[in-house]
Amino acid sequence: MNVDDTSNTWFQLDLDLGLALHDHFDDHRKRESKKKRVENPSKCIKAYQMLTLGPSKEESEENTKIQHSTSKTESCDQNLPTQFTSPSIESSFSNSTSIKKESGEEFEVEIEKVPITRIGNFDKDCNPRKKLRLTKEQSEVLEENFREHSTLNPKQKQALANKLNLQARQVEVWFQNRRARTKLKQTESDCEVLKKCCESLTEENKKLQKELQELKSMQTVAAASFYMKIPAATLTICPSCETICGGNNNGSLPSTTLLIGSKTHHHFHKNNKNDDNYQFPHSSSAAC
DNA sequence: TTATGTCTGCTCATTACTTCA
DNA sequence: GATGAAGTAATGAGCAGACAT
Repeated sequence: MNVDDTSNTWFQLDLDLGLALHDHFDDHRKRESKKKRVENPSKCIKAYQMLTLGPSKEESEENTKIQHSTSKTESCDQNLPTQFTSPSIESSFSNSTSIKKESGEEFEVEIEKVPITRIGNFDKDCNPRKKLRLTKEQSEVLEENFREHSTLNPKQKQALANKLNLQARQVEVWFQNRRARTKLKQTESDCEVLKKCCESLTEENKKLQKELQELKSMQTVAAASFYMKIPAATLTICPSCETICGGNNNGSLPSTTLLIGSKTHHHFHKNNKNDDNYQFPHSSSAAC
């Protein structure tokens, strides 16, 4: 089988899949996959998933032994989109026995025989996909790019994909996931800060409450000692605020002022119950 | 100018798989 | 070897902006 035959095989595979290998994974993906699902649900979903995936580590290691072992594989690469030249994709296909065979004829025939659901990451029981694991080098380059800019324009995406032998879609997904992880970490860190802030405010609130309590008790003591000098008969309890009210009621002193907390509490004592011009500070007419 | 449909790229929630303790 | 947790690649739904008609 020559190079042209191989490319035809791939081309046919592409047509057989009924998918646009370049576009399908990128921006058309949702609409296309929806259309495909409607047209041919099981086939398209499985084909879509298969084509985005690579092998597990074990599979990679195992398949490394046979990668590039034939010129046929290399000739395929020349006719494939960049992403299909990646080791992962290669090894996905090398899961099939056909790749292991030296004969070009066998290669071609076997490839065409491989059921779509078995290419790559679906086993004979049509078990779900396997997941590609990016290499350390790929991750480092992606991280490096992410540090420079957390989003990519299409050109950057494609360039990076080419550089890393990945599909543009994979680069896009990596950036999406990376942004999500960054945001999650930021949220967690914000949450931690808020938590500490809340704790310190609670602590401060406790202190202030305690201080207030102390001030109140001090005030009561001070007031009591003050009223000790006043004949007990002149002391009353304000029914409204329930504090001790003192002073004479002969009108010479307009009121007694008590400090409660930081507020000034004025007690105006009515000189004459018949004095209608007098305004009670408290709503209760019985006040002081 | 406005209304409508399509494309594109994003976020978000979730699933599925891998790795590690 | 089995198992659960954590990490992460991948998927699908939905949204919004740009653009064409």
